[in-house]
Amino acid sequence: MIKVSRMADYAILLMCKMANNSDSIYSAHELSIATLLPITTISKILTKLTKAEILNSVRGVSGGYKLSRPAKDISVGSIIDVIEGKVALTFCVEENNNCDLASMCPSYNNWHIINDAIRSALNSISIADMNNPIFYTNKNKMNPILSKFINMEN
Amino acid sequence: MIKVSRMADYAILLMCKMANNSDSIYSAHELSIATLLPITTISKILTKLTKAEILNSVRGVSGGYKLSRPAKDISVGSIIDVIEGKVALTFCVEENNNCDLASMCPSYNNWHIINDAIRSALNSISIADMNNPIFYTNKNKMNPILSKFINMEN
DNA sequence: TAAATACTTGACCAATTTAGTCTAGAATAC
DNA sequence: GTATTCTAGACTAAATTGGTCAAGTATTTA
Repeated sequence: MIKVSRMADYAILLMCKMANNSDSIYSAHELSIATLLPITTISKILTKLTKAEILNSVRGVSGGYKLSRPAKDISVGSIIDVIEGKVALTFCVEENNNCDLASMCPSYNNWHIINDAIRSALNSISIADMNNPIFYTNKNKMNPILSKFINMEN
Repeated sequence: MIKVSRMADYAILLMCKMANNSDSIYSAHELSIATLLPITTISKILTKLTKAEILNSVRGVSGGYKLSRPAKDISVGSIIDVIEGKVALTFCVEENNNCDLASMCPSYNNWHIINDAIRSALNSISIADMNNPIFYTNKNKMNPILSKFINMEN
């Protein structure tokens, strides 16, 4: 099954939560209460996002985390990249892989195309979009890349 | 990591192999030699594809499998669907799921959009395409849905 | 400066998933 | 009727994943 890991799903949920008020600082404890996720799990996720400079952290009393930049400039794809590595649908498109068959495999380049398309879709959606149901209901405001896909469908 | 299972990857490889000569019949044994995959693993995959009517099977001496329709009419997406179920990036887009939070989740519809885009990308590519490196090197012959993505990237 | 708060790090474990094996059975050709 | 080939399901070993636990570091406040 093609899916994002539960950790990445949590990460996006937490980021959406924090995007609600991007000026305030959220402690792991606070987010744990809001989302019902274990605080240790949350900590791991937020530490990773901090290292990737998507979040800023503040230690000590009344510390916590906050977005390092506006929610509209943080893509769903970038969060997934941080939590579970770059999207790689097949072994042959993983970074630093050395598939012996690449040179004679007729599908090699095609897998790269498909993979890039999916990465592109995920990178085209921001946390601000994810927080906003209008993204869906109002086609005029829909992400232009995705709307092409949707139109092709019908 | 977002990826297809090894089984689905094998399935597509096997289908590509069989698409090379879509009139001839391929036994599991024969395909095992060609791909170096264990015959039992291959059998499981091909049995599933047969049940889904993507392949036809013939029992007995000189039996085997063959494509049930032209390779250009069999999409990569349909093979993945058969082997690992419909693409569902998150729990909330799985079929028959009942996420309690759906009605108040701001991301619910957005996950559906993203998911549909990925399904659409996978459905737009046929086994015939995958067998054909020109798909990549000649932009004029590139799948129209995917080429839009690629152009947006640059 | 002591105590409370909160982030950081890494070792560890239990549950699940996955890939693959093994065994037995059913259909077909010769 | 025997060899070949597909069908089916139970079983197992390995890998992955999610989550726990424990010890440490940084900061604020009284």
